Amino acid sequence: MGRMQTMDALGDPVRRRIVELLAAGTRPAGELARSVGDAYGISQPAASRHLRVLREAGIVDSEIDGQRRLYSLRREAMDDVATWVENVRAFWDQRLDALETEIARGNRARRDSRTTPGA
Amino acid sequence: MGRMQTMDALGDPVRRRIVELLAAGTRPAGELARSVGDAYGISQPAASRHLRVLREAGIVDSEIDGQRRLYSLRREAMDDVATWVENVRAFWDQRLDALETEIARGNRARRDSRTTPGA
DNA sequence: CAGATAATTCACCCTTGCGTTATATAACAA
DNA sequence: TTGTTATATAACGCAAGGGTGAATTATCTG
Repeated sequence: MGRMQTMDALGDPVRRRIVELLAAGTRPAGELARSVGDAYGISQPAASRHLRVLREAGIVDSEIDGQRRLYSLRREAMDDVATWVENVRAFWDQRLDALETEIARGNRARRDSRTTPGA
Repeated sequence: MGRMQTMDALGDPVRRRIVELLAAGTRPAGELARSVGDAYGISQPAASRHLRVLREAGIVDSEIDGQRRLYSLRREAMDDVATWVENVRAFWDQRLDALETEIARGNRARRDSRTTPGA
């Protein structure tokens, strides 16, 4: 079901926070590091490492801009997650539908057996 | 942004597989353990541990049925993930919209400065 | 060139997470 | 009761992940 190193990488609150920040637009690494640094009490190198993981998972892109790195969200990454969830949901709903028809069938059967001079 | 121990727990391929299996309907622990055991080469206790994590994250429910445990997917868990993704996407799209109007504004300004006897 | 700034990488520590085997608990079957 | 099946828990080892400070690379500034 899809390319899921995406969800592997998103199984970390710091990285999810970075994604949330990037949802608002492209940001330099330093700003991201400060944000999550403040929020989670981690150092700048730690944040940089998280950025690397996100990069390698194809969740973000980075672009050089002078002496800084601009990070941006890759839309497709979010699509991956959405697709996975939608598939799970679809299966689940289909199961529920099947259950309903099953129940309906059961009701019909029960009704019939009552109406029919069987018992 | 929401209750996200959900995504923490889903940052593991075995657990995602279990969720996928449960999407098709309620299943006893043993069957799940066999499935992911075969697929990932892990033991029954290992699978049981994964089920525990999913349970504690509120992703699955378990119900006793004689000597077995029936596991089922909690729909709301999938909603959590979907909501998170949708929020990120919404922010992102909104940013794109803003960018577009910005570009439009820029074009207008450029056009005007050409038309206007300014330079 | 000599700083200063931005970011990454390195070397290392330490905790957490996942795996294993062995054991416990509980329900069913004989 | 004894045995078997289903599942969970315990105890423990090991690898991975995430954190840190120090060092490296690269760009900008005076």
